Amino acid sequence: MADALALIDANNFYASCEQALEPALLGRPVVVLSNNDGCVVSRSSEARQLGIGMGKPYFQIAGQLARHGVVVRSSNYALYGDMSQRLMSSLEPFVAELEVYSIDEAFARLPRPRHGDLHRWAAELRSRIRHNLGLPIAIGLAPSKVLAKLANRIAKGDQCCAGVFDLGREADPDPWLESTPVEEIWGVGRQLSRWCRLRGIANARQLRDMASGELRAKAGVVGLRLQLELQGVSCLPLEEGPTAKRETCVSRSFSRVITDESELRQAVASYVVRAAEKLRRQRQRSGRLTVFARTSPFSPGFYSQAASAALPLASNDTAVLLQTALRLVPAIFRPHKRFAKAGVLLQELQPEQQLQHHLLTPLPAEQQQKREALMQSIDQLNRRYGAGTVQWAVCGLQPSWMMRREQLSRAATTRLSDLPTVWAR
DNA sequence: TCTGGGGTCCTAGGACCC
DNA sequence: TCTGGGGTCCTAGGACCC
Repeated sequence: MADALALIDANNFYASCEQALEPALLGRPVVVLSNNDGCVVSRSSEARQLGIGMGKPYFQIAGQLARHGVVVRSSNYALYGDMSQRLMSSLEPFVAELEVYSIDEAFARLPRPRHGDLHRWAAELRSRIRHNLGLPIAIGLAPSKVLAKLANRIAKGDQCCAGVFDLGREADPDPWLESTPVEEIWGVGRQLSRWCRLRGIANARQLRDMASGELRAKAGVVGLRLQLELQGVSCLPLEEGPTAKRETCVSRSFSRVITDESELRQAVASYVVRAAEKLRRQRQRSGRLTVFARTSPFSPGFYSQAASAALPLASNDTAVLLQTALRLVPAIFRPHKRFAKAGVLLQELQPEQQLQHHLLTPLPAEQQQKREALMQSIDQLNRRYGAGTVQWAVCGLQPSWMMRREQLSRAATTRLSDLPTVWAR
């Protein structure tokens, strides 16, 4: 029998992590906020039932949350990242191939047993993850990725499914496809769903059966692949192992507006430092660097500007990248503009070991090695003693525009001093 | 007053060439 | 003054994802 594709994900991942860490929150409405405590990015099912919308700005609903006694947390990426790694490594022994798709979900390939039924496998996996990590997961099974996503959605929504739904075992999948609104299909965004609705295509079954020529004219080969996947023809491959990134970006909104060029320089410098660390961890160098800044899109007179420069020699040396980036700052800064966000993009990434040396001015090998050793030492110190142990002076000390995280939970799984205490009697 | 961050893929169209 | 056809490469921006 053919293999099955599974989409396995954690329910309300960030909120569930907070509950796993602090069991007293179980059964209570919990929301997690984005950076700067900006918007709601995760809700426990209790919070969802109260009608708290996803993506809602916190300042607009703070009163409503307080009235309902909702527990509010700032996002704690150290915690979620670590829980994610534990989740993924727990899945591995259960499947033949695993593609980690995002922080809280993975596609997997597994052989179907002779009798075809995977419910026992799924039930065991769910109880193992619940027991070891305290996380609830849902599992969708189907012959293609798009259908596995769709099955996963049914597994979560339908009370009868107990977190597992196998579309591959349904004699007639059509009613399930018909109950899936076109907007809910993975790969259908705002534009495409509006176009579909205008043509009377309201659900997944209708999209699957529509004239493919028409779809191709609108959505190109992406649309055709989507349609084939809905027909159960797998054309999106499972991608194992992290594929090399093509670009890396670090950007943040400020906790308050910036109007001063020196502060914008500090912000850009801090993001470059972070981006360079990422690059070294990925064992890559960058050949082009872009810096950008913008005012708030919610205020009149929106302004957004980017500037980019090629590096003479691809690099992941923080000092080299800082020099290039800071030279670009005057090109994006404008006096009297109220900057709300800035960022840096590292592009034209290439593997570290394939360094193309400059023909005319090669850096002496000895000097090159010294620089690399320096970067390594800085990274090690910051990993061991915590981020910011070794800093770059251009970033400023304790700048006041830095992220706001007023309701942060502890780094209970990644920092010794934050370990939870258990009292035994 | 306060509205997230980090990615990928694809296409259209301009620049340039013979 | 007339000014085709076909190709490549690059970039910006759209669309989508979690």
